[in-house]
Amino acid sequence: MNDATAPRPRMTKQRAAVLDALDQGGFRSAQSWHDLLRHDGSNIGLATVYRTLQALSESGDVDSVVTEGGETLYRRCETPEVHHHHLRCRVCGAAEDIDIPDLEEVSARIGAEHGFIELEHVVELTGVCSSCAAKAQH
Amino acid sequence: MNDATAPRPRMTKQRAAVLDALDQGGFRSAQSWHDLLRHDGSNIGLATVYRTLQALSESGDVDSVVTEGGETLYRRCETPEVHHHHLRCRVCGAAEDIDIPDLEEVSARIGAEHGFIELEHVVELTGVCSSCAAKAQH
DNA sequence: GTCATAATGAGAATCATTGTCAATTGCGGT
DNA sequence: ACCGCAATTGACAATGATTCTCATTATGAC
Repeated sequence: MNDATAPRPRMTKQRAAVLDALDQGGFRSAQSWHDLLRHDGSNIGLATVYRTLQALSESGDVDSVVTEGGETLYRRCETPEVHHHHLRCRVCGAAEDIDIPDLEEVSARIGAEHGFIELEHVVELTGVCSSCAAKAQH
Repeated sequence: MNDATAPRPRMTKQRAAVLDALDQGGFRSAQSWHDLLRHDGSNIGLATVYRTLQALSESGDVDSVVTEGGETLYRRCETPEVHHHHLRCRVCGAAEDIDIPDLEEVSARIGAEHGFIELEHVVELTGVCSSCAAKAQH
């Protein structure tokens, strides 16, 4: 590895657009960010969104998680202090921010017990929200 | 939920072969298990391996984890029926079963507070294991 | 043994992601 | 402000993992 060859990213309008879109926060797939950008009037290409998100991920500016379906989700890296989780409806996709008490310290303790350092965790709660549950009553 | 519709899987030679192969232990991708089975003289199809592993995963007989590359790995579960999580090393990929006390009930409570039903959760703990941390000391 | 039907295998189809490559465009040097 | 060239882009082909399709096979109940 050579970090001496510090790659200098050019500030293209596409890169700026991605950074701007990321400000909306939340985890989204590359394809989802791409859709968002197109809706905002950009004509950015899908491959460029992938490349940009990957670059940002490697430089530590965005977090990425892999879902059970094998899809990679990206989100702008927030400050550790405001780390929180999401409760998402599997039917309509609505998501709410939630707080899981003690999770941070519990994960740190578990990691320590197994000799792991630099612990990170991804938690995704999903369910069916009340309105979707009501609609399912046929 | 309805366990009244308990589907009883047929014990085909393919299913038996997969169960037998799983006895070797360790996390492997579906394709890798398939290779293993073919090397053992089986002419089992790839789709069957996928189907069988998924069925076993749903019945709780095998664990599955998704790698950063989006590949799903399967391993026979030592403690079937008990939902648990994994602590995985980001460097070498080694995974261990862990238990996160109260997580089930905490997630159920949070879901209830938001009016969500049929709660499910995905928890992924990652870190750097002790041996990989030692190697990083150059 | 018979039979209904779940399970299988071969390959096509799908989905997310990556690679290709000619055209475009930051941006350092002038 | 202007040049020039390498980094970047976009359209689309290619890839790799997984799922689907459907004709054929074989399990398990009777």
